[in-house]
Amino acid sequence: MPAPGPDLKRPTIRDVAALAGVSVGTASKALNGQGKLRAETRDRVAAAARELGFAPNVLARGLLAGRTFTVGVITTDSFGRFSIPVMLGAEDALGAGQISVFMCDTRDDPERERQYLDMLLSRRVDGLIVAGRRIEPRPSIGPTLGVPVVYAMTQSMDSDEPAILPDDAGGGRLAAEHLVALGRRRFGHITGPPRFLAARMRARGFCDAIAEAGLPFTANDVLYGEWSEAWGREAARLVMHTSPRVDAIFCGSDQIARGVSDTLRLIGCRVPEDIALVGVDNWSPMVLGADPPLTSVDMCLEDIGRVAAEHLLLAINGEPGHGPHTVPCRLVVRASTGAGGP
Amino acid sequence: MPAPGPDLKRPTIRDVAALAGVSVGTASKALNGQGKLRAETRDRVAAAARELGFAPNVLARGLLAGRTFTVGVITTDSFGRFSIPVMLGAEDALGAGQISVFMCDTRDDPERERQYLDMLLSRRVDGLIVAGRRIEPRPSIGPTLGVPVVYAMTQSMDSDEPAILPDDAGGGRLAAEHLVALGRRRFGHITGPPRFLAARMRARGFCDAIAEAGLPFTANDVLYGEWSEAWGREAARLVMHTSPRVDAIFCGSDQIARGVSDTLRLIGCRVPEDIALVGVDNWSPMVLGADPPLTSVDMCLEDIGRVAAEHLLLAINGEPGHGPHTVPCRLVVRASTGAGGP
DNA sequence: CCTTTCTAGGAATACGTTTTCCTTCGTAAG
DNA sequence: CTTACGAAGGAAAACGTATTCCTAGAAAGG
Repeated sequence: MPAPGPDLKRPTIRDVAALAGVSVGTASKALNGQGKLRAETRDRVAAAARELGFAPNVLARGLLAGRTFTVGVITTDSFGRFSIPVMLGAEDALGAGQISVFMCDTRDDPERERQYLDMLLSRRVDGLIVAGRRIEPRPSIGPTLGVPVVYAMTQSMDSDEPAILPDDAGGGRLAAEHLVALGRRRFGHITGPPRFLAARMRARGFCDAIAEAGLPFTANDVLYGEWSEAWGREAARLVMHTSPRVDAIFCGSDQIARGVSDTLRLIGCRVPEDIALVGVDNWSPMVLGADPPLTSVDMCLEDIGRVAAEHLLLAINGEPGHGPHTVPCRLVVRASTGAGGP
Repeated sequence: MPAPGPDLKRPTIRDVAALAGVSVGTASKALNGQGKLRAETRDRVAAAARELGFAPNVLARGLLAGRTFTVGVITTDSFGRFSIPVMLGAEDALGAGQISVFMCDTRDDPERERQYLDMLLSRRVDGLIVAGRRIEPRPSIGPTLGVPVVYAMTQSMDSDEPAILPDDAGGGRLAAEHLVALGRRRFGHITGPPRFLAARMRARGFCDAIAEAGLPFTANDVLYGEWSEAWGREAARLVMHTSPRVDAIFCGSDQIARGVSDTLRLIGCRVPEDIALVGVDNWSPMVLGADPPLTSVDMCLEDIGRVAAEHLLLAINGEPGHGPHTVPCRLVVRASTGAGGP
């Protein structure tokens, strides 16, 4: 067996205490501002710690405190487009509280999920965030784990567990209100498969807002398909064929919008002059790469992560949350709904 | 199924030992397959552990072993398109060795980097992976940290530290050889800014391979610009204007290729019949969303992460690596260079 | 001068494991 | 019947820190 490297032993509080000429207990108190010590002693210990480059061993501290100041984030999304911003937001909110994050990617495999869960529990994480790429309820990760759990971008079938979700209906509403305000009157909505709750919610919000404005567009007019550019291209032809006078299209994703935009240009339809286009996701490479750049509904995934982390911190401190909680979306306006129009 | 139930305290090995009627030392040996014990005793302890849902406290174990079985991954890429696959690969290779990963995103801020570094060191990680989004040498994260470090998708200015890098020149070569084999003879290369080492390396590999095939294309013919679709659109017009007989274009990224593809279609140029198109990154939403789907050079970022992790494991076991090490690319052929041609 | 009251700091304990050393017991060899 | 030996398992130390309790000495009060 190979020897364990150039063993640069990190200094312990024992070394600090020895250098400062005090006991370990005293050194600990000095470094943590506890107990009754002379200022001179405190300074001496601090100087010794600095000289040795001492950093307390978080394991030892955690062992004693019964807390590890770590949380686990379990995602089914392969660190994909949805869970990444969520994680970023969560890490942000947790890092500020000196909490570190174990990130685990289950790749949608329940066996891997169980394995990671065991691992996190034996590492004694203080809490757990379960992130997903779909908002549909999923089987609970474990009803009585002994640590608080918050779901983000997904929810537990056991509806009592706290979950932070995007406001998909609100996003659809936002798009509709924007288009109505621009003076558009004849709408289309091209979106993903109807089995996706998010697709149905966005459609509902969109329809409701248009109905409230007294304009015509019903749930029957929604075109459900795939979350792909190809579907966007195909559906655009469909729309232009069946309702040639349409002047605004709301797409369920930026990718679909991208496909729609492509087809519109090919058939000589101008964006935004003839048709205003709104996507969902505000996914930079898509919205900025498109020509013209796309107006898009931003789900504020980072906020979802941040809010989830805040709820988790509360739960860790003994104030558990309950049930689902939505985070509002935000509309980012770009040239695809810019000046100009009928 | 381990169900700790309502008793909030997780069971310790002490509880297991008591239930099995043995001492803690014996329980430990039984669970770890150490020492000399009767098979009956081993079974009894195992049964007790199962009944209580016991999972050993990794902190306590680590404290004793002087290892934490954790590593830190520090990225400057905001968990972006480049570092994600790298992390995924690293997590994969490390998870198999029962090692968990602390992921940290510095957002390119040296101050945050220092902070995360301190955090990781006080958590006593066994090693460190530093990931980036550019392969250019960066300042060393710390020459004498006391823990092994491996750079992935970036390298240290102190050239002795181990770094795992993509073979950008090889990627360019791969594209050239593919196009030459298809019978193409007049080439274009549209890529990102020349200050990017990756852009220069890919261009060099591309030029070299074409020269070796006895065909005309020199470093002077390379069009440097931005990593954007807009640049792709612009450059395509440029190429078609200055060298209208070109029959193959290699793009430095899928986004650029996407822009090129758009323009070619608009000016009535068919892909791949008139012009074969190759991108770099093999980034799904881009290559699959394009029409036709793009042939692309895959940098195998997951492999880079995996190899980095393997090197790190070796270093942790006392066999440190040295200097840079490249991982080969892979060409994924799709319709944009498919059947058909001049 | 003797007792009480602070004060500064030391000693010990606990956290949950693993590992090393030691004890006990049964059995076989002399 | 002793002695030696192997098997099975117990007791204790160790990891690094925070905390609780305790003590030595000094200051203060009588």
